[in-house]
Amino acid sequence: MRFMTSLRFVDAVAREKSIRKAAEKLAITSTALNRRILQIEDEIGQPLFERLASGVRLNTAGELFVQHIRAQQADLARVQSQIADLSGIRRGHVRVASGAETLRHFLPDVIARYRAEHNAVTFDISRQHGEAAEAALASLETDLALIFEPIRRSDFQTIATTRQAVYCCMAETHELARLETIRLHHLLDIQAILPTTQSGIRQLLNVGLMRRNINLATMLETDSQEFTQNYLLNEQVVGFQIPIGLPQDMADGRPVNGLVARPIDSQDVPHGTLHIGHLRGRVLPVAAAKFMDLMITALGERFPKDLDQ
Amino acid sequence: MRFMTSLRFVDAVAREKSIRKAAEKLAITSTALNRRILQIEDEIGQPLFERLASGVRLNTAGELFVQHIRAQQADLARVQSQIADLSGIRRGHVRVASGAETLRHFLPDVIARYRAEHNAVTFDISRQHGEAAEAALASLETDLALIFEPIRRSDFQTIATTRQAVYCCMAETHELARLETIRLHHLLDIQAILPTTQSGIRQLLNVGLMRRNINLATMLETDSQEFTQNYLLNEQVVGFQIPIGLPQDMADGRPVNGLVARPIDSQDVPHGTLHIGHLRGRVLPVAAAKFMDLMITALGERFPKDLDQ
DNA sequence: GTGAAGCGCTGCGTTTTTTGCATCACGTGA
DNA sequence: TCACGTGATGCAAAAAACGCAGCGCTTCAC
Repeated sequence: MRFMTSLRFVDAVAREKSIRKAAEKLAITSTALNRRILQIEDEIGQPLFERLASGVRLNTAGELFVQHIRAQQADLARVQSQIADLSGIRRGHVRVASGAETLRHFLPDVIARYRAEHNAVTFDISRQHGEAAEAALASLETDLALIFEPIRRSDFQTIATTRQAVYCCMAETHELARLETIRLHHLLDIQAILPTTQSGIRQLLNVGLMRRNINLATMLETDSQEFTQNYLLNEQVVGFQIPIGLPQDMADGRPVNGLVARPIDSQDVPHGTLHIGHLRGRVLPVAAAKFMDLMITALGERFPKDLDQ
Repeated sequence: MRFMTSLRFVDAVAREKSIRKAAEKLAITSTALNRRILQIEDEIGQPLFERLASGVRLNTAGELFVQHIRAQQADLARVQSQIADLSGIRRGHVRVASGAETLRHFLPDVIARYRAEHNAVTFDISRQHGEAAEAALASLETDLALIFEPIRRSDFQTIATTRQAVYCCMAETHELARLETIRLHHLLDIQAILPTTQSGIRQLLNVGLMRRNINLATMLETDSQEFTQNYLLNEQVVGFQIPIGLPQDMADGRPVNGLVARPIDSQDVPHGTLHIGHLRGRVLPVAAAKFMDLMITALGERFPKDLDQ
């Protein structure tokens, strides 16, 4: 897109905070890039960047302008997607930001299913906890977000939600595995792996733990689901997860690969809400909109009772 | 704005429906313009125009793309306005579409008041009846609209309204001038000048006339307020107007330049609503937003009881 | 205190892109 | 049928963008 070059360049310089560094990334010389920036500043009528000894930084005008550029790029992507769609090509690119919960089973399944029909569509999946995901939506770095508790910004538009209980995961040989439902007092003196504090699961757990004044024997804190799952096989500790992050069988109470999951009583730890949504007021590219539809369908199949649209 | 040139060119061709005509307006040769169009179509990956023997016409993809271009231009204007605003220059351009009612006194007064503070702000005032004004908002050809009855499109966002009774205007020597309030039956066999059918005033009048089955002796139909006002001095006929289209004194019942205005009883002709608003979801340029604020303030001063925000 | 390194900026010759002229092929309407 | 107006194209000139070398400046390490 030739008519976007200058704007892309400004965006790149804003990101790199340096003309020379941005020039390198863009595969041109710093002098050419410098002159493009100067020219645009001239056309705007005032500087967009502050010049520091260490590089450049956006000033207020620049912030406004770069925001415009990003919005423009996002809208162009939408238009291209729509144009491709009406010629039947079904090309496109979808960017999703999500917490770790959905990355293991849900998103891979849904994307595979989507690409089975539209294999010219490509994806960016960025793992980000709720607050960062919302910021990524706002700066148009992503199209869709899946956020498990809580929603902080009013410019997040929820399209569908599903309620999720918090589950304990453990080896099937663990002493708690024989229980159908876990109460928090069962966890007294039990070794546990906790998600990090940004995680929605952790925040729900905190609600219960604070209320009942229970201290877990937290042996480890991690934001890695893979680590947790694998570690549970090695030691008699419990981890925490929500159903969407578990294989269907495991969520149904059956053991999978030596692990089992048991729900925590909702009197102790409240259910949380998984939100699927996008930036309020944004018109999504066709591919992203259709992918969101499919996600909601898949959620409805998996959690028929708990889906709200 | 060099980086907008190609897009402006596409927009121009779309408007002119001819490359050669557009080239003339843009003061370049048709061959240069033609090649820019071809290049953009190449970058998009498919044609935006149908080639006819008589010129070109947007195809579906082109419609989408031109819509994007216009949105982009409008957003750029907004950003420029904001940037100018934060440097204290207060430059800007405001485009208003309005029915004829406000063009005589209200808009001139408000604009004069606005430019007293921000004399670097320029204006485009286009006189358009409601439906056309709403279309102009939607195609981003205008920023603000003042519409007197009715609002047809859901993408019109009303910011403030004021209720307006319909008044009869006439020479102070007219037989009806001695009445304080006009009833429709007074108008039987009275010679009248009516606004055209697109006008909100006309539509309100029709409601009353239909209900009471009264036929006016319509001597003339016009969309020109100036004509009506001037003609009333020459012959014993009545015209119709709403208070915002009258000088304050006249709306208060006092004669001005030999003319008087008398309200029609609201039992006969319902009050109408004057809407001030913009396209839903649009972020207005600073200048336009501030001008709208001032319009609403002015409305509040003039009609303190009837303003809704 | 001093020198090296990194930054944005600028003069100048070169390369790339854009433009304008002349012209073609094609459809339309008198 | 033929003149007219349309968009497209080959080619040379004009214009814009680019890369190189180097300037002035600040920062940071020694």
